[in-house]
Amino acid sequence: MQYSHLQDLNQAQLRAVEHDPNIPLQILAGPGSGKTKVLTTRIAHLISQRSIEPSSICAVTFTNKAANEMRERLSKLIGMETTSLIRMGTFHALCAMFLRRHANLVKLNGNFTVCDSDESKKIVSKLLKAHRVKLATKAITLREEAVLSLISKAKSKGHSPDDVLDMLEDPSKRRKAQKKADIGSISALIDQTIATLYRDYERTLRDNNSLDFDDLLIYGVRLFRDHRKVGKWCKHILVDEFQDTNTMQYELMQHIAAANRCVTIVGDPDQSIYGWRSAEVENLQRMRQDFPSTIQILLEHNYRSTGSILAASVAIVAQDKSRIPKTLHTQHAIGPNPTLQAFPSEYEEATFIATEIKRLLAATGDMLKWSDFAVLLRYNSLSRAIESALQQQGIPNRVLGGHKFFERSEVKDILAYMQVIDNPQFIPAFSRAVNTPSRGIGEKTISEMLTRAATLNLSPLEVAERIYDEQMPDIKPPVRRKLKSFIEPIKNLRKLANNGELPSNLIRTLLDLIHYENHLKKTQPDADSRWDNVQELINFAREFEVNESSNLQLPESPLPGERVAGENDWEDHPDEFDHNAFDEDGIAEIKPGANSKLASHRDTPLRLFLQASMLSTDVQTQDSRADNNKVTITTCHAAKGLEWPVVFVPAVEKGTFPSSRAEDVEEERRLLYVACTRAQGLLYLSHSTGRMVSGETKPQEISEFIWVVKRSTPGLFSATPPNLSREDRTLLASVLHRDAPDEAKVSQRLEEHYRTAGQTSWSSRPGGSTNRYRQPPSTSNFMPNSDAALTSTSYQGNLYFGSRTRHQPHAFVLQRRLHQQSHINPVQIKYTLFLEPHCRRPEVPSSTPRLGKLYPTNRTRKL
DNA sequence: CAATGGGTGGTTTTT
DNA sequence: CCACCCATTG
Repeated sequence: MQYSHLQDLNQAQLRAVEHDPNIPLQILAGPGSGKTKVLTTRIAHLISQRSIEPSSICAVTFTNKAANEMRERLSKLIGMETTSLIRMGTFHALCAMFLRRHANLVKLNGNFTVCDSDESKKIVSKLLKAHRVKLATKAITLREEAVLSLISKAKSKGHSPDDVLDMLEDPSKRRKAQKKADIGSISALIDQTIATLYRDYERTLRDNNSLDFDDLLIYGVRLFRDHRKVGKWCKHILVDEFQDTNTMQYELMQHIAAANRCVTIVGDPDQSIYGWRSAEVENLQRMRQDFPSTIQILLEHNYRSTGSILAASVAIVAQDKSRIPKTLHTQHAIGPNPTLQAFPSEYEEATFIATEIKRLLAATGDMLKWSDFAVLLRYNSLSRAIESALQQQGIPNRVLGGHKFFERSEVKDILAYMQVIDNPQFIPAFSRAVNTPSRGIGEKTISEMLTRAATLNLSPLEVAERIYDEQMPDIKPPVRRKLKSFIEPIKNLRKLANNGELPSNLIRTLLDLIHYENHLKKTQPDADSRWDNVQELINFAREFEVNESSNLQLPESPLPGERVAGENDWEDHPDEFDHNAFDEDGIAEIKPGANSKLASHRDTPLRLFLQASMLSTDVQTQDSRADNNKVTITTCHAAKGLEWPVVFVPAVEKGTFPSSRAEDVEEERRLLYVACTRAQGLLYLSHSTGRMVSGETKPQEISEFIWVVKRSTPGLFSATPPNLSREDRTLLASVLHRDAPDEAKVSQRLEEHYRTAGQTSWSSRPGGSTNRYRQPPSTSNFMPNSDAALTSTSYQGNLYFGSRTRHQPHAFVLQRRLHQQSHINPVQIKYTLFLEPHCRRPEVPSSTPRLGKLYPTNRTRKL
């Protein structure tokens, strides 16, 4: 490795990079201490100085995004080709790819489908119905999410359904708290029910040839634990965000590292924010026990933030009494204090953020751009007011997270077809696809098919096919003919898929065969944007194909879904292979020779694509690729590991920070710490004294996290935004490693800003009351005036102000939706008006009908 | 039996 | 603004 890469490391970082690979290493890295840099440089070091094969290195990240970033950074250090050999990804993705390859070793089928939480929820919901009556008599209602979360917790700890049931039956094994509860009491009934649900849920998943996220880890542990060969390739494993690993992930690390026990982990207990997902900070301690020679290196030098941001952040987290005190230094100057402001409502708060962003652009003479700003929220639904305000002021923005791309119904429709083709046993996909678009196959018919499938031990798809092929009697209300438009496309696509057709082409063919675009137009008001999403899915597939196929040409490629160690190992050392490990169910005959053939059958591009789809959370849209100069709105959780020059954290209020549902208050405090430490140059905390909570404006108090700090150390925050003096600008530039802005430009932009502010920003108009936005003078507003454009034919229609979907962010444009239902009387027209409080005077395209009057509302209102 | 529309209630955080 | 439940209609 070139000297230059090591040159700009500090001493601690350098020690971490060059640390003896054979001695387990814990790097405890505070925020902004360059941990990713250390991790990547260490990997480069291992390869170039310690002669470790890239393909023997396993790098585990917490999210796909982090994996991609690491891949990018490494590419710059050691080149794309070498980088692509490293086995990199999330624990889930790594498990998934090894499980595909070695499915038979843990009695799975290679074509298992990864079940997402939506489908899990539906499964639980179905199972829950059987218990509902019994529970209702005791006035208990169990919500699916609650059940699922308990199941997930059990699974993350490695408790099987039997373990849980045993614990219930044998009171001596119970925890004390549970012991107190009388047997037969309500809580015992709940426990019993949940244990049963857990068992049935697992059974259902297996019947569906499916694994949920937790299963990927559980089966991964089994695979690596019971079949040492599978992990033999690993000479060094590096784990990022170690403080957020759960028990299963810890064990995975152990078993993958088993052969050489060469481990590097990076973590920061102060940033552990995933306890609710069964992450255990204790894993840091546990590692030191399990790997007794572990060395700790502390990275305490923060390169990211100004002194005042760091001081405020540390003051927040230091309130945690159980925290192990740690130091963090910064080389940067103090800089302007973080701002702490109160607003009367979320709208003023949001409006302030929007105008402040504009002001900062001006005040820095455009040294800052839109993408330098982030708004970090405790939860996604807080984004509405922010999005709305940014839209209002024409600030480009993007919401990260939120409802995920892959959870959108149009995307799920397409994926369901793909899943059915790949894994006909996966019932959720079958049930969805079989009647999309509507074929007149309803609930009853589907459940009849499912029952037949269960009793005959066939996949539901086979049942449908047999009915269609007349190999099986039809169902009472004849359904055979209706199945034609389902079975024919499936047969077609299946053939293509088995011949290794590219997923993108499969999707295109599918869209054609089932006339999906038509279906959207007929059924969805926002068909255009939904169709865009479908196109985006094709783009995702294309991108995937390009990346994947280039990797496939490499003999030992590491990317998710890629052919990995197992196969080559078997061929290299066939005698070493443990044949007993195979299960008894007939697949046992697989020999190294036969395997490659089978493998080629297994790893259809479709399957790899589906796996990637299920494991990736978000997708880069065409839009964001073309123009990513946008303000980021996202959750504090999703912001982990990222940084921005300017960060806003709104809603720092009781009930939000900490969340009223949070179990662990200290974790919430750390979450706020994580959010604050994302900021490089400027940090704005704000709270509102009133906030709309489920339709009702409720008074809000400032978060105790801040209140306590503010009281004990008053000087940490400033009550007004920084005026951004020349000195501030220079500091900002130095923190960001940018050139200081041109002074003439600053004054020119500022002048321009204040000249136009009054016009563009209606919030700054004088004389408004708090609720002026929610009760606008009705005369100055609009409402559809039906007739003009709408008279001619007969239809039902909806009019929307601002379909505020993330993938089509053109809010406040009037959209018209027409239902062609010619039998309906022409005069019968219905409108729905979605009007956000911010939407005062929407731009109405001239092509749409003129509007009469508006009924003041802050909610949906029908006319 | 299926489709559709209307009404309603409810949202932490994520692989 | 979704997902879900219900009533009505085809």
